[in-house]
Amino acid sequence: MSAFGDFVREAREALRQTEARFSVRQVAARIGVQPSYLSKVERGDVGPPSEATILRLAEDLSEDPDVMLALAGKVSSDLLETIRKRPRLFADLIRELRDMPDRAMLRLVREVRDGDW
Amino acid sequence: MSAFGDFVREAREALRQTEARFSVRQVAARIGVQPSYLSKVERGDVGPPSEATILRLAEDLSEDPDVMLALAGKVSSDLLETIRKRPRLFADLIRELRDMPDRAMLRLVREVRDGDW
DNA sequence: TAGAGTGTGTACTATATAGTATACACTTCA
DNA sequence: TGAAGTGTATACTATATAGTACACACTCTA
Repeated sequence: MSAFGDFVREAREALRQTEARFSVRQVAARIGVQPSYLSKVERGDVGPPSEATILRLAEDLSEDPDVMLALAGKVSSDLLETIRKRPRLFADLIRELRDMPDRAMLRLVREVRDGDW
Repeated sequence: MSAFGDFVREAREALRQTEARFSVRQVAARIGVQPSYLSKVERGDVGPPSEATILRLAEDLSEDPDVMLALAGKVSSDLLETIRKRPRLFADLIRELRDMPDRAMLRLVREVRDGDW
């Protein structure tokens, strides 16, 4: 039971219902890996791919890259870089937000985006 | 020129001025690594240690663990876990805050901590 | 002046990561 | 009925990570 593998398989199979180009082989060819490897990834036979491969896969399947990275146990490297530039501020903020309900976070995100911060 | 190594060396040497227990050998013994390894880390001869080792080192040198992890190109795994639980919300928020000046972020952190979010 | 403590050079290693390459059995369809 | 396409099993690999183990030369100091 691999959360990432299951997600990929379901997303791909769903697309495959209407478009033949979403076979294991064709997706693998487009994202630049061997079909046997993608097959193993989907069945959780091996760990999730690298960030770069996940991003190509997300693009091909029209899925959210941050969500797919999260399912793979990773966090986008551009976010990591942002955090690393101001570690204390971001560490404090993220720990503060850890137990905050979704709706409050959503409000915060909107306020930051719209407000005159 | 290793940012992490230089930081460790300077912090340790500073402490060593007044306390003999901050030699390479004694610090290495306390944090559970070989002295030759700590020496190489300080001179940037090898990459930075693992998160667990960095945390023990930060503790021993009384330095901020998040800052030391950042210098090592890492982000604390507890923050990663928090982000991975709500990838879209945190990804949006962090990207929104990327170019925000320090003082604004500081204000935001305080407001989140004190306010009725 | 011997012994304890100092930093460091050299050689090696176990485990994880992120895959490749090839071959196989099965299905579809022209 | 044979060619093309499908998913998958098996075996292998290159590179990075995160160190260990040991020996060496130097410096204090009792």
